[in-house]
Amino acid sequence: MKENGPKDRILATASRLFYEQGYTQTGINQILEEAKVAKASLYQHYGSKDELGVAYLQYERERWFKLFQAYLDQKTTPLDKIVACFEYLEESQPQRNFKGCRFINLLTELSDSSPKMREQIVEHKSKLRAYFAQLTQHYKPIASQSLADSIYLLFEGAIIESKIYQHVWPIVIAKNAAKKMLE
Amino acid sequence: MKENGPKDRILATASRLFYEQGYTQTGINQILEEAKVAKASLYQHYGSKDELGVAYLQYERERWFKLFQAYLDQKTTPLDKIVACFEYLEESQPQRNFKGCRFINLLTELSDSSPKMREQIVEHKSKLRAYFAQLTQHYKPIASQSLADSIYLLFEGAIIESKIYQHVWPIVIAKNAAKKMLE
DNA sequence: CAAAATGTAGACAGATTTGTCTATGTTTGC
DNA sequence: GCAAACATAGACAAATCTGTCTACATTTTG
Repeated sequence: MKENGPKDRILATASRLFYEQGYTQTGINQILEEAKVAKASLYQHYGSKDELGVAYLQYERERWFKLFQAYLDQKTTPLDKIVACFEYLEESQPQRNFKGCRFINLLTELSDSSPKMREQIVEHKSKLRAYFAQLTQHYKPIASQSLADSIYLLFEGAIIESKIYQHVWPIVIAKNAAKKMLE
Repeated sequence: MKENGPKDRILATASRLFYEQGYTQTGINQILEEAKVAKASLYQHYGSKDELGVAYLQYERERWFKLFQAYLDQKTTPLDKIVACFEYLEESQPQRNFKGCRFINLLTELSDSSPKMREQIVEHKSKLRAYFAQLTQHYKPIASQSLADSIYLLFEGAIIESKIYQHVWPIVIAKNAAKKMLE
């Protein structure tokens, strides 16, 4: 993200704070201070905190898949790509202090409010699930949907549990379990 | 929980609301109104909202394992017991409107604050992990720790994903994946 | 019975929060 | 070069929130 105008500075700052501190724990005023932007500018570009949340999710969805695919593109074989999904977590989660998945974090924080944000999150995860199906299909064309979903579940479980234990072991376990499933 | 004195009514009401609405989204005053208890009573028995949160977690930890083990006790063979873990989710999650795991929900809400509550949650999950190790060991004495952990990860992933999709399919997928791992 | 403990009801302080509004300054495009 | 659009700074409203405190009622206990 190029930090040009106030609009981008707001999104970049909100994105960082929403992940580090949580959405509800982050106040509008803190975003304004750290982004060095006036309050009117925020409500000019994004109408409310909720809409800023939606913009945040849209931005991060795109960013997430870009980074993820870029990492996978380093690998050539389909099997290596699937394994690399977990290696991506092994690298990224410690860097992020095991804060887990921003999308799941937000979903949990919201409980029932904000259907727009919920929609973004469910769409994102649906897309990830489909991506695992595609990767698995590419490795083994006759593979079942349930095999891909099992790996997807291990992937998601690994993120959550590495957050709980503040450690990579769940990711390593999940990686090896996925490998075995694909044998 | 017997709903006798104010102390118990507070905990019972808080427990329900913390799960349904979330911890931060539930105000002290709402608990007092619904429990029909005066504010002074709450601060008499529990010193603060944070300590009420800790009491809530302690109470629910015990309750969770009791219900879980009672369900598993219906099964006789070790394999049936492991499969029943997932069947328990198939029954409980739809009943709870797919609100997911209260412990993980709270962990995510808290972000970094309240180390006491975090401790309760991590202890609870560690105990669950150990329980899966025990079940797996009982089924196959030479089984590795990583097999048990893999099933644990599927279990945890299933809870989260059934919350995202508001559906049981992740639980069914996880159950079948676990079965296959144990073959 | 009387005293101590416990519970009720709710006002209040103090700190937050989101969102609006006024007033002023700075770019930018025609 | 001037007007329109954009940005700043921050006061303010209105609605939270947790926690304290006063005043009174009820229950328990010696």
